[in-house]
Amino acid sequence: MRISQLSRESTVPVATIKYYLRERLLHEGQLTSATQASYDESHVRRLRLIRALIVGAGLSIAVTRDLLDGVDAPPESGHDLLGIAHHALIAPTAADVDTTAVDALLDQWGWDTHGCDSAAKAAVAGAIDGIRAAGFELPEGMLDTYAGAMHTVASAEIAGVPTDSAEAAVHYVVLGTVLVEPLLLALRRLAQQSASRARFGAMPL
Amino acid sequence: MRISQLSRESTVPVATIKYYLRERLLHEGQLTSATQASYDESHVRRLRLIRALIVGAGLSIAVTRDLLDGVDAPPESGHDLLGIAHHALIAPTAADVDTTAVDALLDQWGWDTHGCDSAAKAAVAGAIDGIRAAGFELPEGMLDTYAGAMHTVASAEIAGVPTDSAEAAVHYVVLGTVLVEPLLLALRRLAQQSASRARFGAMPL
DNA sequence: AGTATTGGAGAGTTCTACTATCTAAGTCAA
DNA sequence: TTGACTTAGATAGTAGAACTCTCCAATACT
Repeated sequence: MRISQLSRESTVPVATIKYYLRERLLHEGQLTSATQASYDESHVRRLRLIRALIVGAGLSIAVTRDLLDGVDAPPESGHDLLGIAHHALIAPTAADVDTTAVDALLDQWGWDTHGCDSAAKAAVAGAIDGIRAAGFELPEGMLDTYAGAMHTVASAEIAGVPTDSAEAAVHYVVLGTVLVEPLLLALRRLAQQSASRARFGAMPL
Repeated sequence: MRISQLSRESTVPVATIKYYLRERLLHEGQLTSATQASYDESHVRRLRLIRALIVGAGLSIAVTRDLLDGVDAPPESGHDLLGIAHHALIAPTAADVDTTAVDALLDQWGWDTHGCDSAAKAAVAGAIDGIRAAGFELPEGMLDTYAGAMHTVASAEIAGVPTDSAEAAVHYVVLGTVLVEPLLLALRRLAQQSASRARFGAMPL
């Protein structure tokens, strides 16, 4: 199919498709002449994925490219699946964040400290710092509640990683990490509303 | 104190403070003359909060203003606390999203369907749609796992709402909702790394 | 008296994610 | 074969967001 039909099938404007081609988010079509290229189903799928990442998950073009590069690249070792997603996603935090407090928390929760890279720990430390800097105090034990809930989530997710093919595993881990984030936050808000009604009664319409 | 010292104490440039004043994120100082105003501790605290919301939680100026307006306003009814945070946070989704599937899920989970506004339901429906549109399939039962974890989180949060003063309650709910989001996501990633190491062994450094 | 700072307003900058225009080279229907 | 339409590829332009800079008259310190 030609670019105009690709645009129709994906509901992405032609100019935007060209932009994604330039930005190397979308692989080029098969050139059939100097001014003609043909695109196929793989381009439609890819465009849907790109839009889900940019519009749905709110990623930038640059982060999206990093992520897609990771999904496309043949995973050499197979065990740094998460690295692909996490390195692209975790904001480049200044490494000067003190993560010893986080290490202590991980110990306390029984998490594998050595299995976690420092950037991820710095992200947690930064999030806690941000909360404190805002003048907000987490209630006693709340951090443990959060950790427990996220442990439950992550365990189920990792348990579900397909092992039949490396491609499937990367696809599952990388996309699952980022695409599910909006869902989790939306579910939390919904659960808050439900719990709030249970405790306080009436709720806004 | 004058604006230059406020800038020093908050590490926010003078020009940016002036910008926040123009955007009504920060309340004005007490004018002592035509070209002099004095700022106090409340301005320092407020600036820290603003930065936490914008830099930490990644909110836009407009959303931050809505949120702060909500925190500042005297809560008239006391029971639509969440509305203040959620209406500002939940992206204005096109109301054409079909939420009947979400209603069914809420029933299944035993959540109070009537205590949840349709925008929040639409956000969940939209998140699920986005995942599906990306060509990603949630493993069997994973949605229930997510719901359960978020129910645990939300219940603990709502249980901790202070009831001594309406101001404290609004502060807790509105800021807790948004400031904790980065923490939850960071914890999930850390938990994924820990669980991944437990299942697959080695991990990236 | 003279240097520095401030409030306030407006203009300018940078970045991101598109969107539009243009040209030469095709394609296709009559 | 003619003429309208489409396309690839390059370049330039746009809109919005979040600052950042410049200016000026009016103080404030020294």
